[in-house]
Amino acid sequence: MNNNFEYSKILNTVDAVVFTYDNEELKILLVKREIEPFKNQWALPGGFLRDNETLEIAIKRELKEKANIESIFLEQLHSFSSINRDPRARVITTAFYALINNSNYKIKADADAIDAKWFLFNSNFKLAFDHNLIVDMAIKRLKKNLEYRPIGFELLPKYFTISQIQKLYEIIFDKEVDKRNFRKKLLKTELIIETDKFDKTGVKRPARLYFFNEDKYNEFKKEGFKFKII
Amino acid sequence: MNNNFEYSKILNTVDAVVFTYDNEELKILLVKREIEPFKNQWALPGGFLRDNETLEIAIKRELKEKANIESIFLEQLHSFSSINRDPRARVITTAFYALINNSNYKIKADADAIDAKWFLFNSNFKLAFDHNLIVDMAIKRLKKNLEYRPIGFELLPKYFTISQIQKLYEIIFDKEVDKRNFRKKLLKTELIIETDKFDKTGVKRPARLYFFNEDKYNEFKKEGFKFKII
DNA sequence: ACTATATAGTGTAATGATAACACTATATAG
DNA sequence: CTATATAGTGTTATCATTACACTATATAGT
Repeated sequence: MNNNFEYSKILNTVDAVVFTYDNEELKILLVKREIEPFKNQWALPGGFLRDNETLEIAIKRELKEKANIESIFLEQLHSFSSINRDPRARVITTAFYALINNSNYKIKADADAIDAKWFLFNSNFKLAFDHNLIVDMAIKRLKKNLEYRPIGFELLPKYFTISQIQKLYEIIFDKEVDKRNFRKKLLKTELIIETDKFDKTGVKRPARLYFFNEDKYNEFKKEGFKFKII
Repeated sequence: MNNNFEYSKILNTVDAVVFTYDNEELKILLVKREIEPFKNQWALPGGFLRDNETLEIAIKRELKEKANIESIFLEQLHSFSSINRDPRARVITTAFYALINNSNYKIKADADAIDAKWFLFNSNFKLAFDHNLIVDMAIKRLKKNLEYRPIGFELLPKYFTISQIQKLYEIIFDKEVDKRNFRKKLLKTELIIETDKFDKTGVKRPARLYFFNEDKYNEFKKEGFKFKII
């Protein structure tokens, strides 16, 4: 047992799998590493935990620094601790998964990241460290969560059409859904509220805009989400 | 950022919330601390991560050392990182939750733990560190998981009666379930296999013994558990 | 102005799942 | 041999899910 309360050889980092939905595509935020190891390779945004930070605060700071991202849906995913996952030292990373509702954040580079970009979630990117493993687990978790929790709204803009959210589910679950049944089910939950505005960006008949019913969401949170969205 | 690849002031531990089901009661394994801090208080079994161990290997070692527990159902729960959760130093713990199928393991004490005992899961124990927080999260996770995953069998002996498993669910979800409907639903999943043996320990009519259908379980794992047990 | 077109939006019937409900069967204890 | 506690069983009503095809409407092109 480690009884040395001064120092440890084990270092702690945080990393995040940040999803967004843009242009009818599910995307993941990656940053290009500017330093060794894995210099110039793409990796998840993240970095070392500081002495005075919780894991949650650290990942928020990293996302702010690396991608100018603030106030997003963020949950712990898993802590990865394989012995040799970092060639420099013994490093344990706690991975988060995050959802943001558009890709309009001004992604900026910092010391570590010379570049940050959105990648299609199912592209064959080969990432630094064990980050492919982390992404795989995040996608699994996202799917599992979306089935029973109405967190899909986190990925959508404030006002959205029913077609948009249906498309989002179809992409993530990789299956087509009946339009009438999806609408019925979604409207019955009362999780979305109708507006009298319409989305006129489409080329044909404009679709009605809705927004997310947070009160209803909080009710469901208490009851434990006894419904299935898809 | 921490660029010192020699040492960190942040230490890593692992802790486990081990559940079992015994005598129609859901119980949690706790150990009494033999050393400061929180000497003589009850705490979750766990300890420091060693340099050459993953988190998973460390918690298995700790459970073996502290409670002579091996080969159980074990999943990561969450990493807890509040700054002052350990008065000695900055310590991050990765908590696991575990299920074992009886309480007959010979619990033994080691250097850290002078005593280890099973406590009713809903008793008002006041634990060392932030371990009450960890237990609360584990119970929530257990409930959420039991709803959609047939992990309840991990808590039962190899051969069990349908009444036993029903009782288990009733205790964990704290609600009564219709006997006929529960049986129908459970048998339809084909997750249990009938034997021609009967449980004669009861005082009245013996109940048929069943065992868990692992093949079916593995099938479901692939498909993603599209059913609800309770 | 009219037409073509792409997408929005709507209802009903069949099927399957869940929930509600009460009695019989049987081994043991006395 | 009787009383008793627990095991074990089916049917109906309700609710949820699925399958399925047409009308509505704003825009673009003529």
